[in-house]
Amino acid sequence: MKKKVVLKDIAKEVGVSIATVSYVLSNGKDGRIGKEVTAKIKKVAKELDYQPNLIAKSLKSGKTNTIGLIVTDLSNPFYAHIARIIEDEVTQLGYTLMVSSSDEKAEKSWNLIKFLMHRQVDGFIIVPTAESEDQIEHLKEKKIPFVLIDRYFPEIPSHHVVVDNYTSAYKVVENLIQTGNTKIGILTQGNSLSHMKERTRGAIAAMEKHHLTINPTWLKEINFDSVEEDIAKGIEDLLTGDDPVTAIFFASNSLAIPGIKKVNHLGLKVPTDITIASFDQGEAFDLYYSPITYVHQPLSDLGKEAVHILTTEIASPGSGYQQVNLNAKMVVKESSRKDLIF
Amino acid sequence: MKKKVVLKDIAKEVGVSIATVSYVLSNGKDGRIGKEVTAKIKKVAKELDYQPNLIAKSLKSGKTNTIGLIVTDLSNPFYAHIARIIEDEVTQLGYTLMVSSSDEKAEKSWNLIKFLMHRQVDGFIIVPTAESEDQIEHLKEKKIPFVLIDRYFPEIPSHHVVVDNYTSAYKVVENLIQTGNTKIGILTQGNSLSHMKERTRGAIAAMEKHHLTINPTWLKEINFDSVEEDIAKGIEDLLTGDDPVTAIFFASNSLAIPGIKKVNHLGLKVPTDITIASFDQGEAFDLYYSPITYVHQPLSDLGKEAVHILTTEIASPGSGYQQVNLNAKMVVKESSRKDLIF
DNA sequence: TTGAAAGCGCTACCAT
DNA sequence: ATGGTAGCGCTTTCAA
Repeated sequence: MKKKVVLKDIAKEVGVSIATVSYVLSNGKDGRIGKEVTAKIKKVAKELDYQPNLIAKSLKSGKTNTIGLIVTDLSNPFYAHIARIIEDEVTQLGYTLMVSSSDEKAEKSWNLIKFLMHRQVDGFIIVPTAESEDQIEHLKEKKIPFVLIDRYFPEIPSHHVVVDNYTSAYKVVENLIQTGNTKIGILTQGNSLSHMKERTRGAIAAMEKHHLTINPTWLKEINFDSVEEDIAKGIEDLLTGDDPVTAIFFASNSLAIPGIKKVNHLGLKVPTDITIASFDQGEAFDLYYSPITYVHQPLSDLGKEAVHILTTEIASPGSGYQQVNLNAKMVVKESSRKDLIF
Repeated sequence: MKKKVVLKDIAKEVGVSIATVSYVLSNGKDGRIGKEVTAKIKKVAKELDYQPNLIAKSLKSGKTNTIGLIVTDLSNPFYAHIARIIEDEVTQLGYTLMVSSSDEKAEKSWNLIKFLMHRQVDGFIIVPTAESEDQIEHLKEKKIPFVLIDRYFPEIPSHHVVVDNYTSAYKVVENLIQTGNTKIGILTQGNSLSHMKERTRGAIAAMEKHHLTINPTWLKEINFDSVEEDIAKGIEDLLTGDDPVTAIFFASNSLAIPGIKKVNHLGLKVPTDITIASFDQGEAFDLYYSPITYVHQPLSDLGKEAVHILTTEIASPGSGYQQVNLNAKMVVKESSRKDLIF
């Protein structure tokens, strides 16, 4: 196993000092070092196939050019998509991405944050979990640059990039109402988090605006740890209770997919038997026999904004918090068009 | 901005040497250092909220405890899922994952590999792109541990973990035949790669085995850069040509999703008008009105095996190549059951 | 134009 | 039981 080629090897080979080699190889602009020496160093570096050790450079500079991304679950297409966009952005800026999943668990999230801090990442992009306020505060104390996405903590000033959950939910539910529904079930998850609070608030506001009486049993909070069961039970409840609903609003894609599956199993036809709408996009939505009406989040803008804010913060820390609220687009398809039935 | 706490700070505070502090804090087993000193060092470390600098440790040890994962596209649910599994595995082993997407481009892949090598990753897990043989050879030359997944290069001995593409494709197509199809279209992509070669070979073998004449126009290779268009055109061709097919086998999920969309657009009913089967799982498959028959790849085993092989190689290099062939499971649903129609 | 040397934070060998 | 010191690979200041 031949050893790795380092600056010293080149220096020895060329017959100059390590400092000179370093200067030539890293400092783009030639000129300080003689033409011949410069050429020779570059030639030998290539011959020896010199590969710079970025770890050493990082130790010296205190910057690793890596950024940590913490999502709740990389296998969720929604977050995978965001991760991909962020990956492209940071790669273009010369950074490397370290990706991890917190599974909506504060403890996991905390471990990941500590671990990545020890690895000296230059900054974080985080989808915060419930009960992780202290972690965010900790990052602030330590002056580690970070940007929250998807959700944030209103009481903790920080950079964040989210979509206008309230308005989007409002619009979707209003759409449901306008197509003839007066009883609407709402499935949510992780209600202590800002995004869900807003979606719920928006949905309810739409119903109130249209003078609908809201039966509290129409609101179903799904537990992260028992999604399938909770959803199955929740939907059965909604449809067979004393006051059955005619429509269901899924507050996220991870609710909608198993939810629709359940609707299928019950043998219900969409939108005839039940009207459906969801937050988030998903490849399954379009393929469904009755394409699903959904809120399309601008993931590309979200990812790019987050990276932009983060890298700006890294470059010049402490110049005020950027708090971005992106508009989402409602895509109305057949699943919510009860009005189409004749 | 208060400086980061380093060993020296603790040493000064406690009144001992840096070496002692290092020893106490990193070497789990106490005993060599006095009880009191040990206790005091630990106490001060906690008070000062000491965070070890893993970069420095890496420089010293030559190990970074990071592994690089290169997939073709992290936003593809299939690869996202694999990434998630690998993430969990390596995290458990104390490693951090750096994830990147090559977009099936050898050049991108090469840049990523170089970049991650400079970052001194301890090893790679790679979904190799076409024309990237030299990159693999390069890793071998440099003695960087790596494991190929999903595909590999038969002519280059290396660790790899793949599924039995030939047999799986054979079985699915045979299923299509057994349910009454004699003319079957096959959509593939990236045919120079081992996995696609095998799938194509398997599909054709099944047809030959059943004495079907294969019309070469039934084989459509889809270009990575024009998936939508190629698929739309390919499917129209298959269905409206001189010798129209009654079934289509999609050799991957990224072919099936847009393919099924096209079938929908054409207003064709599955499985009445056209019978369908696909490689790879996808959440859309189950939700489809006529659930799709597919080859379920054991992603969990695949990811775990890859990590296991890689970490073993890192720990003790050069002890023979592990080449794993996993069995995939055929899941027969309604989309391929032409026999169900009456 | 070039190089010596210090130092980034940590570990580990060898003394004491 | 403790600590001095060298060194991982690189950059950068200051001198020559």
